[in-house]
Amino acid sequence: MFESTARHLDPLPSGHPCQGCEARGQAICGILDCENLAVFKRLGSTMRLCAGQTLFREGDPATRVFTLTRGSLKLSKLLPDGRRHVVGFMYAGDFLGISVDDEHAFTAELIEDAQLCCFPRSRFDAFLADHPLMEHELYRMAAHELSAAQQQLVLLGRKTATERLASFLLLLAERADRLAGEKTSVIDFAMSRADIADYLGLTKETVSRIFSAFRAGRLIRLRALNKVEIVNRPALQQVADCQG
Amino acid sequence: MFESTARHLDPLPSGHPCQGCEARGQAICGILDCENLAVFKRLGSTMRLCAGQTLFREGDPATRVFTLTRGSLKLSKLLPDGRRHVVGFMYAGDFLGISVDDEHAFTAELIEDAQLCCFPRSRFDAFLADHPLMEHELYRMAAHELSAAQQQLVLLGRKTATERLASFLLLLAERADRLAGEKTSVIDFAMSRADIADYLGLTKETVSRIFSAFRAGRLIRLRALNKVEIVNRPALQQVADCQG
DNA sequence: ATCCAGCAATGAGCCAGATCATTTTAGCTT
DNA sequence: AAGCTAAAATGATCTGGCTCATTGCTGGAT
Repeated sequence: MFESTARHLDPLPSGHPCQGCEARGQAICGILDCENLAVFKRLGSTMRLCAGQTLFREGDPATRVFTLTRGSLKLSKLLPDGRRHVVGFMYAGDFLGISVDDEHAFTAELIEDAQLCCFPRSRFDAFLADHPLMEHELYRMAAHELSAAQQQLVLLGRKTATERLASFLLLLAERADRLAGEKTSVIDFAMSRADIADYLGLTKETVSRIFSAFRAGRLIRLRALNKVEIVNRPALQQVADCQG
Repeated sequence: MFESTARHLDPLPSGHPCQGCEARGQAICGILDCENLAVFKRLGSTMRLCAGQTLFREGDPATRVFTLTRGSLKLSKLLPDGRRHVVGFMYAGDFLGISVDDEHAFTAELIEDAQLCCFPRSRFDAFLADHPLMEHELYRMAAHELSAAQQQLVLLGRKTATERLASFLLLLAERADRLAGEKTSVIDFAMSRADIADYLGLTKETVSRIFSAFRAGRLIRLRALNKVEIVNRPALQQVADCQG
């Protein structure tokens, strides 16, 4: 039922710069053996940021790439008249820097306190050139994101508001499943209703109303504002898949 | 003003299997020298298909990858209740097979008579493993497509019908520019109003109405049903960029 | 030239989701 | 525990784009 995310991780000797990193299993650097990993890690530095801070803005020169090792952030694009669209969320283990452009195509803002590994782009690219395995992994990741983006195109192009929110909740649930290694029913998230709306092409009012409708229909329960228990997952799945 | 698409192309000796291919300048195989190109080309075969034919369907095992060398096709996804979304169009030089999945995520249907180079996936992957330069090129392409998809997310999530169609026409115009090597004003396309609608998250009626509105506003002229002359490009650009 | 079939254009009415306004709640701080 | 603030929920109304129906084209076959 679940894709195995467990892959072979070279055990790290004590004193290794990546010791204690919980994101390695998910991140691109996870494919490196401990020696190469140490070399890689030393190309860059670690940084911590707080919820609400901006990592970079749309249009900024893209001089660095990042691996998020803790926390989460949102990627958004702004239209000249103020309309905003969230193109994605990132979580621990995600890589930020799949691009051939020298300007950032979106703004990255923290939605939780976070920790990142940060690499000068030039050094990162040079490392890639010497490590085809890593470039391959990056390609896999890009292909995966492209496929996810295409599903999101269908969601935005053809699904109703209700279907969109159901799809979104299930996406979060699947992520939680993957992390837990088993079916879960409680999902915790850091983004606001407005962020969700901007991700789903809706307004925050509509998102609120549909949360309420799902609650009324006993599909979910709100444990807290940002903590949803999925009560009837099959039904939610039916809605998301446009079969309800 | 224009990105140079001209890149160094190793000249081909007569008798080379890729002699006469007009797509090489755009395609991933364009980075190969003539010797490697010949090896590569012999991994696969050439096929011709007619407008309307289906290359593969969503869910089919993805056993082959393709380079489109002539013509154009559309990629679409179908919801269980019949709603359809076109996730993209492909033209000569485009590569079809950026994926790590073993099933096709969408249906590919020809919208013009076309010619393709077609490679068994296993052989293609093996070739990639031996040619990091080609894998790098594929990564670049994936990154580029991802960025295009993200722009499309904004279009579908936040733009009005009018802005969507303006953006679409300009996308076609930019493509025509790139091919011609200069600013052009007449664009030819093979897709129907319904295909455009399914690409932009609209109905064909709305697409028709907006074509008419653009005509009435002297932004475009219809040379034929599928041949548009862009009369006032700056104005169209303003609409597309949400400044009008 | 004329017929025909399928696409495109247009028209009338409707509705899902937006907008604008208000109330409620959760999570703080003191 | 009371008070405060920002977020969320709810309500009332409006509207852009959809739906359904009709008419108009156009390009290929006879």
